[in-house]
Amino acid sequence: MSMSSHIQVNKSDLLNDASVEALAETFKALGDSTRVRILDAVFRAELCVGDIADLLGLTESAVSHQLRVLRGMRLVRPRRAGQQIFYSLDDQHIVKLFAQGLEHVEERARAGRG
Amino acid sequence: MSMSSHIQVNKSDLLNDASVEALAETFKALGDSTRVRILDAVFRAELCVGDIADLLGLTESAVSHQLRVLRGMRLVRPRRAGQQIFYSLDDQHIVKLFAQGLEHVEERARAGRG
DNA sequence: TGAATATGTGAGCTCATGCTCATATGTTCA
DNA sequence: TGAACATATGAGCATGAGCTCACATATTCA
Repeated sequence: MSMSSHIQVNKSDLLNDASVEALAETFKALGDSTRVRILDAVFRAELCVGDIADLLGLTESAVSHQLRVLRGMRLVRPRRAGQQIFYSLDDQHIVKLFAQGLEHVEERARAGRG
Repeated sequence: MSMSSHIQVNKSDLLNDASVEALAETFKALGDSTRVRILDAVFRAELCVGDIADLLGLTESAVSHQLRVLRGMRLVRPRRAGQQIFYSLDDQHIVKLFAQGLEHVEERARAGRG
């Protein structure tokens, strides 16, 4: 048990619980390599479930399950066209999130070498 | 099994495996409410383990375990000062990631109501 | 309408993850 | 050095998450 206490931050300064949860949920949705691949794919072009599955070498069921997660977090948006449903990124924030994430990854790689 | 194939994206266009994994790992580290809270706290001020635990109402062990994850992803940086170890955000990308994440969350909340 | 196609979903299995508890490591100071 | 304090770590447990498989739903078109 620590007895230190240099507390210069008050609990009321912190993010509220709802924002913390929402933020964590969003990042959690992005925190899986299959979902990252799907998002990367639909960023390049609007794609239907079967095409995503083919492109990434996954079953359509697996893709559908993951798209459900991504839809739930409004990271992708579906558009029905006949029997098929085409998916695209829901908004541009995701692109920026990805870009920021990649910047961190590259920064990390540099620091790792340096 | 889908027979569609409107494939307008080639596998070689996609992010390479290493980047996908690194990106997913980074987001995964951000995808937990405890770690979000810790990052939010050390963003406000450089804090030692005991203070983080007090501030967030967690055991020091739990905090230490999570800091290990965050250190591993270079999201926080330790600085020893006597018996204590103070943590701060490792770089500014994390701040931007958080900001982008919050923007998405707010966008999502708006869309949810609208 | 009914067969064919495309996607969605639930159950169940396996593996990952976050916590607690006990203990180890590291640092200060008498 | 050794006691006290601060942090780290490993084992073990309970829960969560992603996949497969079977099946349900939805759309087209002959």
